[in-house]
Amino acid sequence: MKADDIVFERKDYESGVQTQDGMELRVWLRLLTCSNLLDAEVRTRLKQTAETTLPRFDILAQLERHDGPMSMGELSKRLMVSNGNVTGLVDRLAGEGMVDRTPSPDDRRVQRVTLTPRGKKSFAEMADNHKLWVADMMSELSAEELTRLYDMLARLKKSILAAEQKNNLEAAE
Amino acid sequence: MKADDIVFERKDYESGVQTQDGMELRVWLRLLTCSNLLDAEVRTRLKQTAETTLPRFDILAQLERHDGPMSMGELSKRLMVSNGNVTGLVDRLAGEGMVDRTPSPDDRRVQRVTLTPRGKKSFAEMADNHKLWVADMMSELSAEELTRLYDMLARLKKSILAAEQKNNLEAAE
DNA sequence: ACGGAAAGTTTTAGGCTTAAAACAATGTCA
DNA sequence: TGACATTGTTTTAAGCCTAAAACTTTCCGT
Repeated sequence: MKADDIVFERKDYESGVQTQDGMELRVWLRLLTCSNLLDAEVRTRLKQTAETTLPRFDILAQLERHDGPMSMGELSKRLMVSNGNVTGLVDRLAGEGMVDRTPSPDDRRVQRVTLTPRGKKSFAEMADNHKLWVADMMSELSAEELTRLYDMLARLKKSILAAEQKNNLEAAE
Repeated sequence: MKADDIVFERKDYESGVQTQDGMELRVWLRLLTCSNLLDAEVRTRLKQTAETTLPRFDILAQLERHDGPMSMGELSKRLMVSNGNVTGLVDRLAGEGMVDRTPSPDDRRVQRVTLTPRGKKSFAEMADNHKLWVADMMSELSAEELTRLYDMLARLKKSILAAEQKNNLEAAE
């Protein structure tokens, strides 16, 4: 499902496509390629410009959007990752001085996580850059093309969710 | 950049989109959502039906396609992952009896990795299923829609690669 | 033939991820 | 009030991933 005879510089899942493979498989592989290219580029630039990672950026983004402190559980739910995952990420961000984590006075089980001024400032820069990077990587597409792609992806998303739904029902029988 | 006020069952990066966000960002997030949904579903089913993981499946796929044994380095190049990564994956696959790994008689540095009969059989089943799953998740899209999506993704891929190219040149100055 | 460069692989250190177990604090109900 | 369930979090064990160091073997020029 991946590279074949040629050595590539970056992930390109399409190189292993066989002529008899169905269109669905081709679409999947091309989608995967695009997604990985974008993802890898964002990660690379985040590392180069801000010495940080995408998961940490996501935590900061969530805190920035939220008014007031968030608990570990809230972060976990909003980012849709496990609790243990959030623990580690917040540990590192706290170590870098990007966030504060203090036990809540109301309920000693919960941790109140907040952006520090430094975290706020750092995030603002990253977010601006991030928007530019993404726009840059799509700069060859016209507004009309972007819209068309957006719409097709909506169709795909709907189809995937419908298939999941269907399979979950079947599995529940 | 991710979930906002609602609790979701699965990753849906689009929920945090702001009205002032650009179209590029929206496309990126929707692409990410689709890619993650597909990816997660394939991983889940692979785990349920074959007790295995996507990276291991990828190794088997590569061995299946290749005629004769492959070295660790070849696998690493074709899958575009690090050498150390391949070491671990092949370790586990060998432990499961899916592959054989023996030092090459010609060059004692290189390891010759081959599919065992069991690995071959196991992979064939997985590959068949895999194709069905992907087709199932795209079953709501017509052939014409799939083609349109495929073409738009080609445009996007080209744009991303051009942007990378441009930035690499700038960075080299 | 010998010594250093090159090639193939593994190891190491570190980060991200999950599921499940463990722990701590709170809530509830008889 | 005292047991027990619930809730919020951390820890643990395991897999995946990378970059860089270490190791082994081979290659090559003198």
